[in-house]
Amino acid sequence: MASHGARGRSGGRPTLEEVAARAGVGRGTVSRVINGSPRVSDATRAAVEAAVAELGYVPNTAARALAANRTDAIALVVPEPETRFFAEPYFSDMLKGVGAELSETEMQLLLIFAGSDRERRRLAQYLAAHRVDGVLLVSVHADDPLPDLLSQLDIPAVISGPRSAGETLPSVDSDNYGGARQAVEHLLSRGRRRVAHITGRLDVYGAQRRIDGYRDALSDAGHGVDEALIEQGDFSEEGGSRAMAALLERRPDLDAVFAASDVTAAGARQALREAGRRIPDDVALVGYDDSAIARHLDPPLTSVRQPIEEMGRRMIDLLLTEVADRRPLASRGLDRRQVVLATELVPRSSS
Amino acid sequence: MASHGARGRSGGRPTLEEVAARAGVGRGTVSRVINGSPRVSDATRAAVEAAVAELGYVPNTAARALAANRTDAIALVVPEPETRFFAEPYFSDMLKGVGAELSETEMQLLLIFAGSDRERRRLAQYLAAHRVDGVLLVSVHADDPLPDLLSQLDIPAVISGPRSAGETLPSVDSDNYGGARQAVEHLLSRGRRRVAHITGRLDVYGAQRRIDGYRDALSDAGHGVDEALIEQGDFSEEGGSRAMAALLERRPDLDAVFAASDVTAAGARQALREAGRRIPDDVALVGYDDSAIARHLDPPLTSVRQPIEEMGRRMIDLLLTEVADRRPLASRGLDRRQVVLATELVPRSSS
DNA sequence: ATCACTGGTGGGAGCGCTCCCACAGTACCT
DNA sequence: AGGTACTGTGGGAGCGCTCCCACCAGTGAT
Repeated sequence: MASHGARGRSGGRPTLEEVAARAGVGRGTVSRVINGSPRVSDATRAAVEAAVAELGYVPNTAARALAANRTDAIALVVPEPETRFFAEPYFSDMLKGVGAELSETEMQLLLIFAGSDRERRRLAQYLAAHRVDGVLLVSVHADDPLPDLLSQLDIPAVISGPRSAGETLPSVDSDNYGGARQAVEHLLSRGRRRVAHITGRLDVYGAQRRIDGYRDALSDAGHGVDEALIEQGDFSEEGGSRAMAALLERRPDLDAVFAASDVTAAGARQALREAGRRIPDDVALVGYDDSAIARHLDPPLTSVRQPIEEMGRRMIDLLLTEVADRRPLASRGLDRRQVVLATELVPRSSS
Repeated sequence: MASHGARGRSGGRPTLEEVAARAGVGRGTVSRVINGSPRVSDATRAAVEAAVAELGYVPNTAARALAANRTDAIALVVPEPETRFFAEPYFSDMLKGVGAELSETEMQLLLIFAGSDRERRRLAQYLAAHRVDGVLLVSVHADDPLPDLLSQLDIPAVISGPRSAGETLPSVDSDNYGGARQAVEHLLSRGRRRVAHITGRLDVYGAQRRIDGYRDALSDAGHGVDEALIEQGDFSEEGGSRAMAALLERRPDLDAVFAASDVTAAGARQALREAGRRIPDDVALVGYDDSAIARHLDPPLTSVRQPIEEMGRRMIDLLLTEVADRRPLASRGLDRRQVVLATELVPRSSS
């Protein structure tokens, strides 16, 4: 191609100015073509595009960022150690959705881990420098200072899972309430009557909603809610087995358990085994997340699937809208800033 | 702190100019302090640092990138689909080393997947825009056009694993030759005499080196090399079991197998089982990589560990040297541009 | 005393864009 | 004919830095 010869002539990479000269137009016009402005005649556009191709012109991102005060990059912030990121399919699925949606755009995705204090300080510095146009926040705990920092810096952010019913940040979540209902209704439909619940960490809003769903599913089916059948867990395996042991002690006649996560269910399974209960014969078990662990458990675990990839997609949609809204002369975007996606029960042999 | 008030006064974020005014010095001096130049008196430095702290000044990366023609970012390019990235511990270990080493610097790490054609085209565009100062290339095949593209664009790059003995790019590799020797010598020391080898993909240089190590270990121990004990694999599980089947057919009396990867070994194990051979009683098995699969295989697999995290570290070292070398008035860095790290045999019950 | 230097400093020029104002041209009204 | 309202276009100004040259003291050699 001509690109190399032409590029060589001027020394470095071709600039807007050079493209303009070659196309016989002004700098502003080239800029308009590059940025897809409609206010350019077809003939001019064609001439500019030809010049761009001939010179192998690629816009200088730094110059653009400086002049336009934007970076065309967004960050996916994972406030966890990398280990968890690689261990849990949640993150890779999310990343897949995010990447897919983002590849439609010119935006660049940055993956940032902020598990340690040190990494968090680095991140704060990074955000203060406004090196990204927006932030995707996954797996945020109720007391995390990150969201506040972001709004202080006026950086658009979208959160996966609201921190409370009054969440101010845009968020994308799955229907924790509905998912819990599905799980419990499923167990009831299989003839189970004493359905226990091992909760997640109570400072996670989604865990609260799952409890609500559990309660309402029982009430609406005409069963009372036995508080002694609810035991607190923390999403971990140990928490699950500890909670299960407590439940068995209190209500040895329980015949089903809805655990707030698959990992919790794995812990519960362990405790049930040790107590000599068979799954599902004596006790039916349902988890949440439909992660790899659900499929590989023995017996395979019935679980509530969240559409994580889709959640990633929607988060990007929301974030891009937020980002666009802060740009000059943007029309206000959609007002549905809290998205909730449906869950799906995946029945397996544990129930 | 005073930072917010001060920042609010001028409207946006403070600039170099404002810091200079506040400290009662010139713009150049502030720049020197920010960039750690030694040619600043202690008193001035202190004054500037105070002003920076008071105003909460954070340099504008875009302006810096534009003026200095650098980005302070490097990319880790993974020419594989994301799925493999998450599935293989190789990548997460590498990422850990890279991240650790990079956190000592101001450099930003970008993770870029280039598994599909589409992603590759996007990457090419990205590199053409010189959006990174350097590139880390992992898992590159012999015929990959990426290295050439990079040298064409004059972007520093470091490769993990040379493509041939005459590799021109700086590279960091583990001692494939030595690792293979360790494996074979281990098997010989356990009294095995008919040691087979299932190779990796022959277009991967490291696989070639492992074959060399296998041959030399046998020769040096005074055993001949029986070509019929070498069978080509491709690093995959299917390849492993196919190769194993072929070997068993040809040399039913073999008593040990050195496989070019753990995954290959898993395939070989399957074929051995199906042929009714016990591991390690009838046939000893050694893999390569010491990945998670090695620990979880039944029986646990003896394997050759590569110091992957360390490799990540060293790749960053090399790359940063390369990057620094292209900057004005840099002293030429080290000339050891091909690093080879030692491997370690991890004995388990499969041998 | 004059003449190099040398460590320390100020500030102009310029990096390559975007934004926006000015203006030419055409079209359609009064 | 003059106004008004567009569409399309050129180019100045300016984004916030780095680079580098000019300059100013002090210091020691001549």
